[in-house]
Amino acid sequence: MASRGSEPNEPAVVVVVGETGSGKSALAIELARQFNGEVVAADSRTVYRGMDIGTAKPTMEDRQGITHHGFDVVKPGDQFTAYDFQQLAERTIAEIASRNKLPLIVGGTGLYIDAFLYDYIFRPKPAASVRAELLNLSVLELQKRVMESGLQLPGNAQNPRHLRRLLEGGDTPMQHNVPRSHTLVLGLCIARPELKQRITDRVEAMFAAGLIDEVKSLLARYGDVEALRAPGYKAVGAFLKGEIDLEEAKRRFVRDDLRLAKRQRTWFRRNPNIHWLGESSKLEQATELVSVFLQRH
RNA sequence: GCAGGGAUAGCGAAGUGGCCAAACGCAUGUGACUGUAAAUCACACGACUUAUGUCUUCGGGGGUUCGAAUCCCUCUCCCUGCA
Repeated sequence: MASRGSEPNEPAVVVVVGETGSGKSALAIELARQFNGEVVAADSRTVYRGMDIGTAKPTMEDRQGITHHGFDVVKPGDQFTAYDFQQLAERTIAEIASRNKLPLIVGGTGLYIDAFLYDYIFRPKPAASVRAELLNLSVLELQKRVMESGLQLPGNAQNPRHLRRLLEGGDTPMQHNVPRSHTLVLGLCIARPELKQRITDRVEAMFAAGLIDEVKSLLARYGDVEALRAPGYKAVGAFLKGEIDLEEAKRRFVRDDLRLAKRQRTWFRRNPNIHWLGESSKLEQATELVSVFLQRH
């Protein structure tokens, strides 16, 4: 197990977090250019191959020659978890640092970020057969199992995922509030009306870039998999099935992205270790913060 | 013009004398979340609020009643059949 915090030779890492559409990727690329860095995406959807347009994965042109990690790691339908991300991040950061470059972790998947930042200790992975069995139980049955096992119902006793996890792993995990040392965490947040505008424009651009074809081929190839349960993919899927028209699909995409942004905001807001960038000249603020940070590490 | 149906909170839609500040769905808001997390789930949602608290609502106005979103009269608007 990787020890943290007290490790003297841990590489310095810059982390950029924020809600979808807040401009994380662009900021990270710019910082990577200025500080000789490489980007590690902490994003539960861009890990999938072929999910490009709908996840707003930066194109080769967008990347401006900056090396990106964490994209296209598995194919839709494969399982990729927070634990997998944690391992990948750890390994990749060491590699980047060994090349004397600055690792920049960028993403909106709060669980991934925290797994890295707070060195989450995950419970032992259960056998596949156990997981498969639990998958078929209703919430009521899951609750019954939990109580029969002498466990306490979780705060969200109606959430099948939390119930399953409890049954798979046993005790509640330990809390970690001490972040990894040598780490600077930058947060991006924009006013809601502006975010709505940006997301609306982005959705429009995605359709123009061929989102429908992308979804069509992904569905044909992988079927209705978990990975495709994301705002744009779900909406376009419904459109392709003829359930809704194009306008409705766009509307839902925007709506679900905004809801996602809200959840991301809620997640990150409780993190006291984030340096939130103010309204204007975000790049300048970020540059300044990173410069100071690097001088000390 | 005659006959009939309808107007309910942001929208849709229940409710046909007291248990109604008013079901339910959508939209929205807030939050939880250590192994699929762009997921999953909880709560709030007339106003004021600490409230099992007060106040103002069910198109407008006027009645009946101890009590009305619910009954009666009337006005306004909408839909349908006949003219």
